[in-house]
Amino acid sequence: VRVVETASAPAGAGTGGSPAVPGRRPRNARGEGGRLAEDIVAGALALIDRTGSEEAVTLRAVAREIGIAAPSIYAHFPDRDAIIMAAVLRIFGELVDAITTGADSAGPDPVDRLVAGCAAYLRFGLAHPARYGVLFAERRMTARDDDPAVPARPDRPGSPGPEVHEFGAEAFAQLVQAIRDCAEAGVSASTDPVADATAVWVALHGTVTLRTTLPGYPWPELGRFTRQLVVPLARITA
Amino acid sequence: VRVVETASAPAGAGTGGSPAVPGRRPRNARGEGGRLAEDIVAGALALIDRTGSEEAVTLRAVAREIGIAAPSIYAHFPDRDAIIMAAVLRIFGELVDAITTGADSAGPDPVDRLVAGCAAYLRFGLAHPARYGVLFAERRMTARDDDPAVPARPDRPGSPGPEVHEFGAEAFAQLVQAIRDCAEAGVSASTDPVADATAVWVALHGTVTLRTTLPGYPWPELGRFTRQLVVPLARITA
DNA sequence: TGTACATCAGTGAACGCGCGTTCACTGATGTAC
DNA sequence: TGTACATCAGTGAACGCGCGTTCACTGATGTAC
Repeated sequence: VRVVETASAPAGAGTGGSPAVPGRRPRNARGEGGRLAEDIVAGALALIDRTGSEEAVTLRAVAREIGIAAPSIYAHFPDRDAIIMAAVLRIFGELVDAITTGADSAGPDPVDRLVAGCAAYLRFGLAHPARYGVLFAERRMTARDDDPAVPARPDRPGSPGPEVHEFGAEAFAQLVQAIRDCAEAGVSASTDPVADATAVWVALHGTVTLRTTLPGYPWPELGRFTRQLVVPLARITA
Repeated sequence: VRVVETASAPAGAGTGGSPAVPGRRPRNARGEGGRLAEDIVAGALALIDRTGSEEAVTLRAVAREIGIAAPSIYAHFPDRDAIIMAAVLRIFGELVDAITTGADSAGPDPVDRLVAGCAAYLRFGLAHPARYGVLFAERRMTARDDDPAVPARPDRPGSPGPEVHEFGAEAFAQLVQAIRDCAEAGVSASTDPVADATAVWVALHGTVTLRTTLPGYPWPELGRFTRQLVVPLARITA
């Protein structure tokens, strides 16, 4: 199969507005140029989902995906990393929502809420392994700056932006609070909810990443496994 | 800094044998051509360590690294993936050795041995984050084969080779046995060492990957954290 | 009501790069006769 | 003891590719006068 440079069948082609050339996205009306920014992020997410890694999110691939010319991206994002960051923020929002929804779907019992939130975390990670992987992909490693084998990053340091930390902190704070609620209700022996939340978090993160990497391993049923991790690590006593 | 195609200062240049052209590796004696294969893997590992990801392991980068011409690699490895696989096997061997050495450095007490083995696992992962990351990097995701955005893999399926599974199984079996030893000594309430070993493993894996990804987080001291994870998950009672 | 103009939302061609891979080759070293 | 030859251990140039990025541009749409 030969892959041609121009998009052959972008998502959403044909819906709304009879594009002059098939496969080309109709241009936005004046003043609505910002919509393309959303489409670019959506295209990046689609590529991440389909290919399983953020490597595939190249400017040209995104442009093909949504039916525009590659240089059109520069009007909305300064470079590839900015697209990835926008995608990461969107995914973090989805994860936080999933956890909140999961916890709220449980009753008032604090242990149920804690376990439900953790189960929601795992379900999100396992349902969207590629998106989850991008969240915690090392943005660029701790390498010596003078190493010619490491392409220089002109402005951005190795760490994710502050917004990402905010989102991560929000999700983590939910977990800490859930453990604290258990302790205050007398059903957890935790005396250091932050430390115990850290332990729970690494276990959840390890579960998502290992299950994704080794799908052939005979993993136990998710609900049971969630309890197996969370109950002891959160020092649940009841 | 301009990067020129020819190697400028490969590791090991100048040691042993006055190469005609500086930066060029002296050729192996007849019958010892296999030594280049080892050098290629060593070069790949050096690139992984320096750059933090296996992405940097391109045929040309490896060739530059060890001072040979890129096509020379084909005499020893059919393609890039074969080099990565050889590196993965080597790293797995190092990890298994580290765990064994760690456990053996503890006394005869089964809990001490279990914790020491787990601590050795964490120490290895944190001391060599890039190598550890390559071990568990998704070799290529579960993506639809007909997706043009996913480059086709002609022969190899998405999963790692059988040798990798063997090594992983060996390391995992060590962990299962350590928990079983604790149970038989009456210091663990585990009735399903495999399930509990799985729980411990995901926690260890999550610790290595999260600590690597988020080095700025105030992680607790390693020894204490190891016990915090392993003792409850392995159902240690004593 | 015209019309010149500014702005918006992009396009298409081209550049230089590193990449995997191929091809024909080179030069040293061992071996058969 | 020679010498022709096979083999080994590579090299150097070239290909086509996708990539990020630049440049000058196009054509529709709103706005000032």
